[in-house]
Amino acid sequence: MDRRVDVLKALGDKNRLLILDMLSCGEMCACDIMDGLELTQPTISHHMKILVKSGLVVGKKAGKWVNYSINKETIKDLMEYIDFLTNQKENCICNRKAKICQL
Amino acid sequence: MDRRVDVLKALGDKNRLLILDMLSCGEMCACDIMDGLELTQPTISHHMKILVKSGLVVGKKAGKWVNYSINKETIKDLMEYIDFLTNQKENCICNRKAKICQL
DNA sequence: CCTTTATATTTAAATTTATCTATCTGTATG
DNA sequence: CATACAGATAGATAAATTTAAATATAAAGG
Repeated sequence: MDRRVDVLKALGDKNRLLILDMLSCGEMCACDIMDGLELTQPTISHHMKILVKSGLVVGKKAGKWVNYSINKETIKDLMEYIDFLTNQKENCICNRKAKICQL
Repeated sequence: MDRRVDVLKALGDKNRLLILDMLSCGEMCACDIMDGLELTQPTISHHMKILVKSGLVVGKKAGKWVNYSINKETIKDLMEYIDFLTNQKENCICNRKAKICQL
């Protein structure tokens, strides 16, 4: 479950959503992203780290550059999780004696 | 767009995900939620406020109680937004001269 | 090699967030 | 009315987050 919290935390920031929006066009280096947003380079670097760590973005190093792209797998997994979480299910936490998370 | 940031911020907390998990069973009062989580009443109240404000949860007052339930509309909207955001689109931010968000 | 360019790390400040204790409001009931 | 219970609010504090300035690393290119 903590993995999903990290993904959702990563998505809970306007600038990171803008970065994902840019990356939806395709692979892009950090410098391209910097041109599109009014943030300093270290700030971009910080946000990229969070996005990569969450699994939402993949960074491939190519010489001097790092090419970032969206990891669709993580998006798909997140969607399924939200769907699962918010719909009725067999082993719902409220139906269990021990209210310990098993998600 | 800010509305969606609020929703995603609301989802970026383990305890709030647990609350949503509980609410997936159906309508529930804050006291029920308190029984399932190891948090004090004011903390639950705080989380419910964030969930309601984001639109993820609806609170209906019924006498002494408030019955909370998941707002599926918001979930659906969020899913569509994430899908839109992370897939290629016509008016992508990186294709525009003015890199100003229109989401 | 020395310089430039792309990116990362470190440090520090400002802001926000999660949580608690204490207190308050509102509703029902004896 | 007095009491009990559900929930909200206020205030405090500790922890996390966002951001930037300064600095470091690392890869090309001359």
